[in-house]
Amino acid sequence: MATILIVDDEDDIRQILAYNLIKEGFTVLEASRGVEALSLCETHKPDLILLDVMMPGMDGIEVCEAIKSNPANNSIIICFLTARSEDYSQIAGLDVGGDDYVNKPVKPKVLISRVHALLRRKEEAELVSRELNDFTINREKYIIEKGDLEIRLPRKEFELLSLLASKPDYVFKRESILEKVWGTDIVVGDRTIDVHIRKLREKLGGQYIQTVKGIGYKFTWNN
Amino acid sequence: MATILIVDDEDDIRQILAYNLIKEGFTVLEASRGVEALSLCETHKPDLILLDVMMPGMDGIEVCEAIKSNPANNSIIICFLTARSEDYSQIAGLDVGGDDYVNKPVKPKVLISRVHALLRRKEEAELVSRELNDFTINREKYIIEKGDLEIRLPRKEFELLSLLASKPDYVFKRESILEKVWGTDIVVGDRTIDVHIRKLREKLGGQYIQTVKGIGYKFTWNN
DNA sequence: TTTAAGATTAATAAATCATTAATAAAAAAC
DNA sequence: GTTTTTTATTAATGATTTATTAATCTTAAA
Repeated sequence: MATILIVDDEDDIRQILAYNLIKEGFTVLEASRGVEALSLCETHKPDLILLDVMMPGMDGIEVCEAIKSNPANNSIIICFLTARSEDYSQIAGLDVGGDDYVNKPVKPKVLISRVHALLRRKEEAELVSRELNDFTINREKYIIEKGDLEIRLPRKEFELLSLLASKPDYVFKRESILEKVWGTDIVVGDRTIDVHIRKLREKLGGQYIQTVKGIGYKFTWNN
Repeated sequence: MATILIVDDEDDIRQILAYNLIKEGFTVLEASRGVEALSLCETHKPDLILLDVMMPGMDGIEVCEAIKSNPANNSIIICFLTARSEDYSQIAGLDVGGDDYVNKPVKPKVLISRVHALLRRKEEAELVSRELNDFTINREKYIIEKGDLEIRLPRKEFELLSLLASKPDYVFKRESILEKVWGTDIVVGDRTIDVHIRKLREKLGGQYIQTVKGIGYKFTWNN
């Protein structure tokens, strides 16, 4: 079962969270300070951190940055805890490498399901990258590695595939694709997308890219 | 604009809350008793309930449980009003399906912003996916998830189902359906709706969509 | 400057979706 | 119980969206 680190300066909040997570079968670590969190993080490698944003001393955002600065901690999920009164602007935390946030006070049920969802997402992501039959997208080399094969894609095709594959199963609207791959100022016809999609399908084989008529396209690993 | 139900046994508190919410443009309902609240809830389907915890007769917690026991009320937000910030009542309230709480006396500005935040959060969540009893409408993936099954729907069918499911048990008039799914300017015959309804029933199975003759259709789980 | 790969478009084909029309069934009204 | 109104159903038609192909335009490299 997963290990979860709770970081909050308020004892009772930590206790409530810990109680519910332990009841659910998780292993729980607790820290009341940022520095404490950092050291626990290095020694215990938790799977997920529930991280309060407003704390005396090092705040949550800083802790997150510190953790994420070590590439070894890349796979640790960070979920911010924010007080409801705080504005959404506070959630710059997600820009800093956080994966999600929940508002305090949080219902136990919500917390549990959120934690499960995050861990599941992590698991899926790891599964996908490990899958041998499928391919990996190498953003640095601009190529697709499929088994021993290296498929070299032209820039637009590569970017299109990158976009779609960045959120598997998520449907990208045509406008959104145009905006993100071509940019807002450049105007190209709708057929342009189709043609690139076609070429990708040709090169990748299989049913990776699915069309959702009237909306756009999505990338999927299934099938 | 949203409808808000205020439940409190003290007349003056209800009045103050109502005054401020009405000034803000909300539609306001009032109840001084738990049972009264329950019946108003069934008849008017408010978007949000401000629910006093300490009331003679049925207390807030019980009212909340009663309301949430009907899955059709799943999407109603419940915000508890507590006399003091007593920890136990806070946790108990949220455990029971409440979404938030405010301490009395509450400043109008705080109340208003809290209400807006809660409604916004609800809206955002619903924009992405709506979880119903045994299936989820996932707007990101543009699919209906029913157990392990994924049902793909054409656009109009998807929008129609989304609309109906947005207010379970609420009867949508045919004109209203036309307006919201097809738009005001587009004119289609009445049979068009029937055909789409038929296709949805075919694909969903069960008795999810019921016709209310002479009026329109509603989405429901019962039966 | 030439050339080739890539990007875009245009035109047509194919597929899917939406709508209608006609008839049947059901419910409500008389 | 018959008539009228409303909804269901089905199949056919119409419209829209996407796929495909080939041709043209760009761009960057040789």
